Amino acid sequence: MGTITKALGLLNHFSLNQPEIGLIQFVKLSGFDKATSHRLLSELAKNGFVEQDLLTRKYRLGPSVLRLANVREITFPARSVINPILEDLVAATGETAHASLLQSDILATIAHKEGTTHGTRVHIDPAELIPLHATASGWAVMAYAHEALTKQVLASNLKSWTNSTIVDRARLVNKIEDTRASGFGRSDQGFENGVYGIAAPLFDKNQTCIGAIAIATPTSRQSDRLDALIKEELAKASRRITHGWGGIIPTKMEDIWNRG
Amino acid sequence: MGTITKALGLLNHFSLNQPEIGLIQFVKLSGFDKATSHRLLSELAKNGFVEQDLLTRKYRLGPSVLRLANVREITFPARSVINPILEDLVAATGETAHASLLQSDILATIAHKEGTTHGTRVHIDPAELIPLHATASGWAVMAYAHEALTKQVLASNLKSWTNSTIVDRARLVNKIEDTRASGFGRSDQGFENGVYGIAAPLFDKNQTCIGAIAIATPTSRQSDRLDALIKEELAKASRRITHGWGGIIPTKMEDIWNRG
DNA sequence: TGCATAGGTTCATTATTTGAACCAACACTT
DNA sequence: AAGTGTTGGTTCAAATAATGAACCTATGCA
Repeated sequence: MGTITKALGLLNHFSLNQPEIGLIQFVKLSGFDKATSHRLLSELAKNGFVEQDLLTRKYRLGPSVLRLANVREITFPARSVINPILEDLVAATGETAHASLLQSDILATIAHKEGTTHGTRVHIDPAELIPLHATASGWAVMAYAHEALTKQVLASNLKSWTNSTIVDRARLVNKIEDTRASGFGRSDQGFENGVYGIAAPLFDKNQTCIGAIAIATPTSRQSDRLDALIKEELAKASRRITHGWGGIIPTKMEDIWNRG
Repeated sequence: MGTITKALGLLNHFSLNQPEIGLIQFVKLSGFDKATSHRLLSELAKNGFVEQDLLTRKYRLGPSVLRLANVREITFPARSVINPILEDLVAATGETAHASLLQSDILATIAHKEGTTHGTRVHIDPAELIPLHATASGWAVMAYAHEALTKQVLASNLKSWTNSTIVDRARLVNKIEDTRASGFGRSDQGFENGVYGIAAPLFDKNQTCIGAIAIATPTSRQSDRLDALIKEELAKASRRITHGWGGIIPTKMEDIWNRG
């Protein structure tokens, strides 16, 4: 593993529940030596990717990520396109929605909005990286992205997140084919117990699949009527988002959605 | 220079004018060998900090910065606090406003809004890192941050950006003292010709100065009346921002502002 | 006083990074 | 169709930077 990956990997330990992390905590979380962790953090801090509270000595994400995200948003709008559409999606379905972009062989959540349905609703940690093999979004992406991606995922070791996580490679291939045929990824508690998800792919200007938009619902509310509503809204949202950032939905994709 | 700093330094070459950069361009910009640049970019890409257009092979900022900025914003709101206040600042003054946070010994712009005054107005590239010794924001920060920061800047080599950039260390110390006495940094074309800036410091919960808010105006519009208006609005904005993210304005600071 | 925990540093050993040279693809000239 | 320039990417011995056990310091607490 390269030094850069080690350093950047430390940033993935920050989350909603753990926005500030001390040196020793990093040693435990990462498995790196204390001296190594300290040097990695110091170099990240020098570049503004983390900053240290002068009193508690704990580290948190630094101003560089804000600046770079701002630059990327201005030059390649993604969050600003997605957010209003997520609002509509939540308004139409009452359920939690989230959008994620492909980063190598994993999905990064870049926007989310929790459902309005009172009582139960799915809670999302936007810091969490989403595995491709265990989620509706992942299947949607693998179904429509380049074939090499699926091969890469099949060659990796498939971590089991719940009792329902698909770890068998043949079954996973089937799931992806089902997704390709139906136009939507649909997973039942494969990543988190009590949650089922439906997802649609998002495309860029080269008609390449680069991410997914998804709705997560408590299994208790599962029904064919809700499924139909969600799929309709997701297809609509995927078109709006894809076009919103200058992407193109492949005609094959439109054919499948319109056939349904 | 460590490998991590080399890799992260590549990200600073992205800007509004240059949102996509090819391998050879990176070699020219960074001075690193082609093989080295390629390896650094590959490792950044693996972690989602850059992504590559599959057709043009050019690199751009990746989804990781969006995800991490989102996490930081949710846990430590900064941009969401600053943006509405920047709007008010521009509405009140008609001039371009921007906010920046300290990252080691440089300032990172995290939000900006261009002025509404028709005709001339200052244009800002939010990708640009702002040097402490040459800007109103830098003086405001050095005047109120820990003394070690000023020492560090004085020990570095002071690059000249325009004919008016202060490069003489004694003069710089004077400028910082003036700033501390008046409560505002005020620079005349030290960073960009034809632009003068006024800046006020921002504080965190430990009463530590962590950034600045500034207004940039064309020198052609310079006047005592406009200066007075800008200072009043900046002090107001600094209080709102500082309190907005849970920070505390030191009483010394308030005394200076109220005395003016 | 003694013990535990935390952040941080040092320096010889070890492993990764480096870069000149190389290959391949494409575009434009002659 | 051969020549030239440009770009993206790869290889492997040599050079350099990363590593980690041991150490230091400060704080909290029985």
